[in-house]
This record gives sequence, structure tokens and C-alpha cells, in this order.
Amino acid sequence: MPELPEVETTVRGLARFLEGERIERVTLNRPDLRRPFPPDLVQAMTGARVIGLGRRAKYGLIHTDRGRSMVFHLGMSGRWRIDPATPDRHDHLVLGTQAHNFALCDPRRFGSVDLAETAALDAWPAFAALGPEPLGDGFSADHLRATLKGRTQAIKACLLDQRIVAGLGNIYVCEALHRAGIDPRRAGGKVTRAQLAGLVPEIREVLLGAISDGGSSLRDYARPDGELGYFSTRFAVYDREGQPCQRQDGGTILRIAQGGRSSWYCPRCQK
DNA sequence: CGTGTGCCCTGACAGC
DNA sequence: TGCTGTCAGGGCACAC
Repeated sequence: MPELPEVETTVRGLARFLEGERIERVTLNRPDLRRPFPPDLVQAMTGARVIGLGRRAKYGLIHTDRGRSMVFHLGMSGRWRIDPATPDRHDHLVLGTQAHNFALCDPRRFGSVDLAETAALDAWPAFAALGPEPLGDGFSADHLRATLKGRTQAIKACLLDQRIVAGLGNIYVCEALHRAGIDPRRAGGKVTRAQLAGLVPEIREVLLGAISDGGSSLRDYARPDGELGYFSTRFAVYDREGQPCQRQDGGTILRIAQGGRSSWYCPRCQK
């Protein structure tokens, strides 16, 4: 499930236990996820102290006192398990501090783990072309207007493009377009100025609401076998095909395919 | 350049 | 109770 709010919640949950701690053990249970683990991953992380955690788009960052950061991506099915009571066959990497174990579990293995120089993270290949953070200052209606200008691609696909805005995935794009009353099929360049002005705060609010939901579930992570990365949020359109839209005068939620992925929307609210 | 397609992988679920 | 097909929250390589 991991989109920006889930990664943010995961990072906050990890920070609670990892910040300031020394990594004493690094265990790899297979050589790769989406791509091979860095050849020096174990050496680079063993004995390093975690001086902070962060997030960029859907990537989590574990900063060490060696000037390097471990960059993880949860893909479609990744999550961190804290002090798992029983091992899972998909616990592919385990970090150990004096007090805890942190298992990166990812059945589909669409995730990744990399090492990067902390001071040069902005120039790290996967980050160099990323658009602004949707919760940051660089994200605005003006930015969207400039980057969407002339684009014929559907707004749904544009918002999934991490070069335009970094961190949105299928769920929150569907939810934000519904809240902003924009038809997901509308060409990016044809979304009106007024619609873009409404879209920006809707994106922010739907993300902040989900982070808040995740934060309240963080309480549970204090218990053994806590799992980071998944929490329940109620969605207005996502995975609700055939159900009534809850807005006043709303219609029946439709599901269509766009670029090989599903989009859910209300044909009466979204124009 | 912008745009569209297919694939990586396992698991859950529906229908027979 | 199996089987089979479909779909899943992401990102990237590739073709045009």
C-alpha cells in the first residue's frame, strides 16, 4: 500500500526506535529485492549510528554518522516489522540494534534498498528528477499549471508522474481528484486554473488526513511484533466501484482502466 | 521530448 | 478441495 502517508508513518515509527541507536547487526536473507542489495551494504551499516530518519517522495531515509544514508522503497507490498515474534519468509533484510530487530518484509519484492551519500541525496539518480513534495513549499497551483501546460496525458497519469509531484500513488490521486471535482480522464493541460487552485489544497488535506490516521495507529507499534506500513483509512472512491458517492447529489462510483491501472471516480461530481 | 505498453513478483480472492 | 484467472498501493525499460 505504501504511498507518501504510509512511508511517512513508517519513517516516524522507525525513528522512535532507531534514532540515536547503533546498528549492531545487518542480516541479508537473499541477495536482492527489485535489484541487488549494494555490495557494501552490510559493511556500511554494521556499527553505524543512526543520526536521523527522513522521507523523500515514497522513499524512506536512514541517515548514519558515516555520511551515508540507507534509502529504502517499500514497493507495493513492503513493510517494516519491529521485533517480529516469528520470522516471515519475506523478511529479506534485518537490522539489529542493542534492543530491537527491524525486519524489512516485502513479499512481492518490488521494493529496494540503496546507499547514498547523505550530503548529495538531492543529486542521487532516483531523486534528481523528482518533482516537489506535495506537502512542501514548492508545490502550488502555479507549479502545476506550468508543468501540465500542453499535456494531453490524462490528469490521473500526470499526478502519478513523480517528476510532476513526488509521492502520490493510485489511491491518493483518485481521492484528491474526487475531492477537487476533476474527471481523471481530463487532459492535464485542460484542467482549469480554478480546478488546479482547488486541487493543491485537496491533495495536501487528503495526505495530511492519512498521515494523521497513520499517526494514531502508531501507538500500536510500541508493542512487540509491531508492523509499520499499513493502516486503515476510509476512502471516498478508491476500491468503491458501484457504491454511492457520499457527496450531495453524488452518483455511483465507476471504475475505469487508465494506463493499465484502475481509477475510481464519481461521474456526477468530477468534470 | 511526450506518451503508451509491458514486465518484475507473490498473495488474495472470485468463480467454477 | 483444488484449480484458474484476475487484480493489487510502484517504477522502470523500451518503442514509437
